[in-house]
Amino acid sequence: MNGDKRVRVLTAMSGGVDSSVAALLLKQEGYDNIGVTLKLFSGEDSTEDFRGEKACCSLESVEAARSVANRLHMPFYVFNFAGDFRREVMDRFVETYKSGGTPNPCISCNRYVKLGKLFLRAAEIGCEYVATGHYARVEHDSGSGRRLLKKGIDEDKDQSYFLYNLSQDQLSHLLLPLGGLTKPQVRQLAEESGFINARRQESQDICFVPDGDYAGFIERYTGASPEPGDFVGTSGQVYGRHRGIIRYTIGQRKGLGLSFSQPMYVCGIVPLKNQVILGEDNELFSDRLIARDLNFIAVESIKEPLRVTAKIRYRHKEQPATAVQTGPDELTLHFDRPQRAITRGQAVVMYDGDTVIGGGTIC
RNA sequence: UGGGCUGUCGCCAAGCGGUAAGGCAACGGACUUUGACUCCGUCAUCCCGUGGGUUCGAAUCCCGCCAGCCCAG
Repeated sequence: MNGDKRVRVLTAMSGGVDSSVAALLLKQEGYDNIGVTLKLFSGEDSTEDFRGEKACCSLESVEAARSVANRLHMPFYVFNFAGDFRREVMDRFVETYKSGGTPNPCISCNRYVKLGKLFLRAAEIGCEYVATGHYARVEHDSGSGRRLLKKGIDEDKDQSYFLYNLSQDQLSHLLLPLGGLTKPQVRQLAEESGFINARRQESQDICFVPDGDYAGFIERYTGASPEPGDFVGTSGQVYGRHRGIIRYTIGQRKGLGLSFSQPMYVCGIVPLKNQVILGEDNELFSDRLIARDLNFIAVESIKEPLRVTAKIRYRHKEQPATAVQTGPDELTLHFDRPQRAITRGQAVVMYDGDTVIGGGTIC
């Protein structure tokens, strides 16, 4: 084949099953496929124990990715994005927690680093496309002329939620080879290809906090211990002391260290008073939220109230709602039914069926 | 130190003579490219404040003691 004429694509390979199969499929389609693993953080930035294979850029993961690339006869590189990751993901993560919110670092990572930064780098080395192993699809809508982001065929693995920040330009240079496949199919392809990671377990936890102790991470990262404060009831009564605002999120039940006759949940976090408000489950429901830092994909903007379905966190069934633009970069979402634990800092993503309309950060 | 009440797993709490419910918390697991939620499992095998007694048999009945609370003072 004439390598010079083939379309060149840069595939982000984490070392996991999904991105490995994504690379395989593109290779089979005849692309000039280059593999890259992003080094997102160094050992000292993460929890001390860094040998866990769960970490997305542990040494083991890099070697897994390299192994697959070699097997596919692809050039393979490691890009060091640690600086960007620290600034765009870790710093935001810490700041959001300190201000009483609950961040979604995977959203930031996709937006600023895994895709944002990677698109720039891809262009620099002559790649027309960037590819990832996300379970989502990109389509061109001839009617509106817009690029659409759609859910993956495998409803159970759909990851479009994490990608709502993509721009039209980025979408036109993005390949998502797994969008039309199911996870079992992907695993089987990996098996058939003899990939060493075919049976690797699903990634989980925050990649830079492999042990799950994110509060401990924040302490080490900032060098400061969180200030204890009061647990307060919804009527103002003091229930006890909490171990620092960063350890709690709306809707949380476990880890309060207090016992009541009924299960109690975090209903609010007041950073100014350093208080954590506790209440019962039925006090967690609200039918309305405000989102800012918006990005729209299927539409240019929302001019009229728009009927949508929306999910306020990953892994939750989207709910019918009406979206109204209430500011230059602000929209209000009215849900048909009250939703549980709408949480500041999390992302809300709106859909029209399988199509992502857009999303924003919950305030 | 007159009277009354109470003492069961870290917390709350069933049990009222037949050989220790349940909830909360905690811990473990499942689920999961975020945090949560949810689900499943474990959690008083000599001692049910303590020492005696009655009974075939008591946390459950009786007596003493200890501790706490309340009302009297």
